[in-house]
Amino acid sequence: MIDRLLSAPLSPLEVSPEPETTRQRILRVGMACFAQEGFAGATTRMIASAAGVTLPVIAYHFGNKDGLHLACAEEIVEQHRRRLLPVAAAARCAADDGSLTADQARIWLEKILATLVAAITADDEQRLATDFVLRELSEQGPGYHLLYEELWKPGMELVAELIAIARGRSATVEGDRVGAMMLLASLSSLTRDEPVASAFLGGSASEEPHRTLIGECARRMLSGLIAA
Amino acid sequence: MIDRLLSAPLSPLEVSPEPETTRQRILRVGMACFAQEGFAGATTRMIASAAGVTLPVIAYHFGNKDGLHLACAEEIVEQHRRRLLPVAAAARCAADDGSLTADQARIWLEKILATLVAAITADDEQRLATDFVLRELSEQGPGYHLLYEELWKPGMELVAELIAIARGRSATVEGDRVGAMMLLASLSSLTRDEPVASAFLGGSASEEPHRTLIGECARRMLSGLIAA
DNA sequence: TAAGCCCTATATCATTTGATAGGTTTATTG
DNA sequence: CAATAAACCTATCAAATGATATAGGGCTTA
Repeated sequence: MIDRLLSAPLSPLEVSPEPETTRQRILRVGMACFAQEGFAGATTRMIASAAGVTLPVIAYHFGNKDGLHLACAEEIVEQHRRRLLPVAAAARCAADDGSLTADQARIWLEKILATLVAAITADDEQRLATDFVLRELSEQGPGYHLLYEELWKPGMELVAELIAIARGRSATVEGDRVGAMMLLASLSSLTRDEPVASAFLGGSASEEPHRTLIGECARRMLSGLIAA
Repeated sequence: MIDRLLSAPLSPLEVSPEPETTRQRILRVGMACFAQEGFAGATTRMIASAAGVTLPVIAYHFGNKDGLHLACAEEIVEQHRRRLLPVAAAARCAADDGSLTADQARIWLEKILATLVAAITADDEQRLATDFVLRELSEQGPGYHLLYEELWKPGMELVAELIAIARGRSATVEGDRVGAMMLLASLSSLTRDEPVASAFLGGSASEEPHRTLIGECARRMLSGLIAA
C-alpha cells in the first residue's frame, strides 16, 4: 500500500509542473503510515524509509513525531475541506436560513451521505486520509483536537440539524445527535475495518457491487431514522 | 479506569469464595490495557504494574506479550459466548429451521440489537471486552483470527440471514451482508470512539438518556433497512 | 569567488521495551 | 524431613525507537 503510494506520487487531478517536494512526500507517506499503524505503531524510521529520506529530515521539517502527526492532521483538514465543504456549506446555509422543509432536508442528507460514500470508496490517497481521521478519533493522538473541532464536530452537528428538520422539528434534540452519530458510524467501519469488510463481503468495499450497495443501505437507514 | 478495575476485582454476580488468581488478574488488567491502548500502545510493564506483579510473571503465565493478548481474546470469546450465545443460538435455530416468517425475523433482529445495546452500555468490564474486540478487528493483532472467526463472523452471518428473511428472501444476498455490517457498525463506534461520543453527546453513551435513544435509533435504522 | 542559507546525511545518544537468566519462597509429596 | 515443582522476584540484556550533534553539498547573492 505504502509502496503503491510511493510510486504514484501525484493525484491525476493535479498536473503539477514542479515535482513533489520532500516535505510533501513525507507528509503523504506519514499519513499512510499513521492511518495503517496508528500513532504508536508507526515509527519515524518506517516513515523516513518509505519516504526515501533519513531520520533527521523529518525533524528538520516537522520538529518531531508529534509535529509530523499534527501536520498530517492539518493537511487532511485542508483536503477534506476542499472536498466536503462545498456541499456542507450549502447545506448549512440552507439549514440556517430556516426555510428548509422536511423533504429538502432529507434530500440534503442523502446528498451528504452520497458524498461520504464516495469519500470512503475513493482512491487510495483519499481513503487513507479518511482512515487517518477515524483512527485518530479513537486514539486521541496529537492531531485529535484539530480533527474533532474542525472536521468531525461541525459535520456531525450539521447532520443532526438536518435530521431534526427532516423529522419536523425546528431545533435538534439529543436523539438527533445520537442518530447522526450512528448513521455516519455505519459508514466509517467499512474503511476502518477494511480487512474485516473485505473478508466478510468477499472483496474490497470500494469496488462494485459493494459501492452501490453501501449507498443503498445508507439511504435505507437514513429513511428509517427520519421516518415519522 | 484501570485503577477502578483493580479495586473492583470481582463482578457483583460471582460471589467467588476463592480470591482472584494472579493469572486472572493479569488477564483482566491486560484486557483493559489492550482495549484502551491497543496492542502496540500497551506495554508489558504497564500491564504488570497495574496487575501488581513483575515482568517475568507475565512470561511465566502466558509465554510472551503475544500469548497474553491471545489469552485475552480467548477469555473474551468465552465471556461473550456465555452472554450472547443464548439469544444467538435460539435465533440461528429458528433461522435454520426455515419456518421463520418475515415478522418473526424482524423480532429476532430487534432482540439481538437490544442485546448488543445492552452490551455496549453495560458495566466497565463488559465494555472493555467489547472495546478489545473492536480494536482488534481494526488492528489485526495476535487475537484477530480467533475473534473474527469465533465471534464476529458467525454473529454477522446470523444477522445477515435474519435480514434476508425479514426482507422476504430465503437466501442472503450481498446487500444483506452489507446491511448487517452497517447496522452493527452504527453501534460499535459509540464505544470505540467513546471520548468522541461523550464530548458530542455531553455525557457517556452508557448512561440515560443516551442508552434509550441508542436503542431507539438502532430500531429505526433496522426498520428502514428491512423496509419493502 | 566567497559568504550564507536551505536541505540532507552520518554517526551517535538516552530511553523504552520485550525478553530472560538465575535465585528465593511456598506448598506439595514421597 | 528431604525433594520437587510451582509461583514469583531482582537484575540484566539486546533490540528498537525518538531525538540530536555535527558536517557536507548545492544554491543564491553580493
